Amino acid sequence: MSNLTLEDIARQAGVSRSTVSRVLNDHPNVREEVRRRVLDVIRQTGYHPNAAARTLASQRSLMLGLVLPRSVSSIFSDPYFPRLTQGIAQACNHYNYTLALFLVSSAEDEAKIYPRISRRGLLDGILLQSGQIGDQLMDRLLASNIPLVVIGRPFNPDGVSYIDVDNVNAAYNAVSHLIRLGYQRIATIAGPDNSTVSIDRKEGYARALQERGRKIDPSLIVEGDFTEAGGYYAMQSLLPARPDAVFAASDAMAIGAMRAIHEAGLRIPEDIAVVGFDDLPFAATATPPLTTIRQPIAPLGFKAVEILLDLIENGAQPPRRVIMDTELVVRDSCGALKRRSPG
Amino acid sequence: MSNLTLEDIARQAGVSRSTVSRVLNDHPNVREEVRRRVLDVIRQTGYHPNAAARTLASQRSLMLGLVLPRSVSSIFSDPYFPRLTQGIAQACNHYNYTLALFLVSSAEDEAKIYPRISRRGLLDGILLQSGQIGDQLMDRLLASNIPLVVIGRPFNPDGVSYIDVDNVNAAYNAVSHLIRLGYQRIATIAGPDNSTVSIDRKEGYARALQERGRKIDPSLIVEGDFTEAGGYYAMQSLLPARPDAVFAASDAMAIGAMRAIHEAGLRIPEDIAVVGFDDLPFAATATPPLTTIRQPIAPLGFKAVEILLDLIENGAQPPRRVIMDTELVVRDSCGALKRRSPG
DNA sequence: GTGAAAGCGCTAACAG
DNA sequence: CTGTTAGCGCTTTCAC
Repeated sequence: MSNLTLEDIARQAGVSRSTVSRVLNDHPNVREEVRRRVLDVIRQTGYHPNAAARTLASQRSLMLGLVLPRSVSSIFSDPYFPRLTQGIAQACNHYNYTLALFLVSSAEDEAKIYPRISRRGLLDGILLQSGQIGDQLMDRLLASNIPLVVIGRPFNPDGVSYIDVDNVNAAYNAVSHLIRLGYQRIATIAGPDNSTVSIDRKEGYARALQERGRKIDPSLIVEGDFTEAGGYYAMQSLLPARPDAVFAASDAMAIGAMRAIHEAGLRIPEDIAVVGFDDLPFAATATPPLTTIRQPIAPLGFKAVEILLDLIENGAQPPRRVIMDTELVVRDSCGALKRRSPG
Repeated sequence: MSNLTLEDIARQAGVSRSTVSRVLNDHPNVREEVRRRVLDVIRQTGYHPNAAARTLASQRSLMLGLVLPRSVSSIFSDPYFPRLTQGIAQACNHYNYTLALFLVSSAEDEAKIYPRISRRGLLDGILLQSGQIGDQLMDRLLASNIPLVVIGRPFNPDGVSYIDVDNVNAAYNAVSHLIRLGYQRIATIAGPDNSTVSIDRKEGYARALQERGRKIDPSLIVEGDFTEAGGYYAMQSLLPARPDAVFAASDAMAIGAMRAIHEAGLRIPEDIAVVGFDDLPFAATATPPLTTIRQPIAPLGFKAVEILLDLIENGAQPPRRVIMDTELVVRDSCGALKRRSPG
């Protein structure tokens, strides 16, 4: 591998450093013949410019940071994180940025990470997966003035640019679908109350019921932790209330709920209909196949990068907000394919 | 956020740049009182050294790259990637390195990525997920002399440092377990033949049979693509050969196989026993719970980083090799908990 | 134990 | 269109 510098290339091509730099950065004002000569030398020598030197001189690192806090890195069992990362990585490739990944999996990490990511000369901007209430890191990052895009609605969104899925509407649509199918006692297995995702999905549930003049029955609302096991126990505690349908705030919980329903000797959807949220791969092959909400996770990651680049180029004011639509995927577990009823 | 430089800190602390630098880098030869004074100024001002300048001057970026090629990034449906990444990220945090992530999801990406990662001044070393036959990127990286650790046994391991799970032994143990349980017609759903993982697992299967004096029956060997659907179709094509047990080279394929078995009206494990590979979260809650091989994926990622750091510190020769052990997790699908038979 | 000075390799005015 | 000249902010000899 070469340890060549701009200087070497310049000498070999018989031009000055500046000219080589111009060629490298696609600046105009270089005679075509000279440009070609320089490119030839670069190709022959296998020269690559030094990233650190470039960053230092230009004050741009062409690097973005993705910060995933503990709450997320523990949800490794669901493909949300990989999908999101994939979308983000694709966008980085597309726009010629490098992606730095920060997984905050312990309190110790958290202390170490802030100084690292706030170091100047390392990152041009940061993507932060949030949605947790009382996110200290977000506040510090915001205060540090580094371009920041939060993924997931922050609890306090003042002045922060963020992107999120329309969770309220998604849940609203799922529950409305169940109402249209004629279910009378529609329960929900919500997520933990300390995340905006859970709050929003629960609100969509409530809104759908209220708009149809239904009362919210607290005995039909139970909290899970987004896991299969959580859904299983939540469903068990829900059974005495005799729901005829249940909207789970995640597919994992929906699958757990289905397990509990089957174990209780009940049928899906005849006795209890189930709707999930996420459209994980196994939703389609569950027994019965799960009706659920599909989120555009990778596109969301891609878009997050585009917002961040916009912030970097054009300043952080005003804050940008993007809310992405979801899609209801109807399969067997909601009973739509078996029964009909008045809308 | 501060735009302070070393110079500023030096002035405020009444010392020279060099001294501040020494404090920052924990060098000896600084009077305790001075050190404290400097640290105070740093704390009060919220100063963070500029990463690019540091890298340029010291020729170390304290950054590692993780490259995941297409073949892997498409396997996003299984938690291998997140777990591996988690282990790697933890090690990076632990050793105060930053992790750069490169997802190569298209041929276009591949072309763009090599110049980027081989740029000097960006990465101190690279982790490459491989195991694909004919990995061009690996050869180029190897030739570029940048410290490199390959994750997964490379097809041609000459001169390359790598870390892998002991796939041969793992498969050997799984199949030996089935043999001990008395099964006579043990089939396997192997992975695609272009990866060393598949080759190794298939070899473990064959070795276990041969050591017990059994013949390898080609009609009991079928190839899948590591996905649920692949396992489903593979199992269907296996049924006419009337196996009484099947070893699937991944849990996803095992689940697909179970679906095919159930659809054929057969029972697990009474009619056909099933053993998987991976111990994914859903293995434990499958019906019946899946006997499988658990791999230490996060620890493997962690260890990979340690090897890479060793390479960076002490040179790449001789190549380091680490093979990690796996564990057979016995559940219901193999029948061990129901039937007994002579070992 | 501390400071002065020389770079690390590049970009970006500014001349010409 | 091209070359000259300053830095970017830090580390690291080398003196003292």
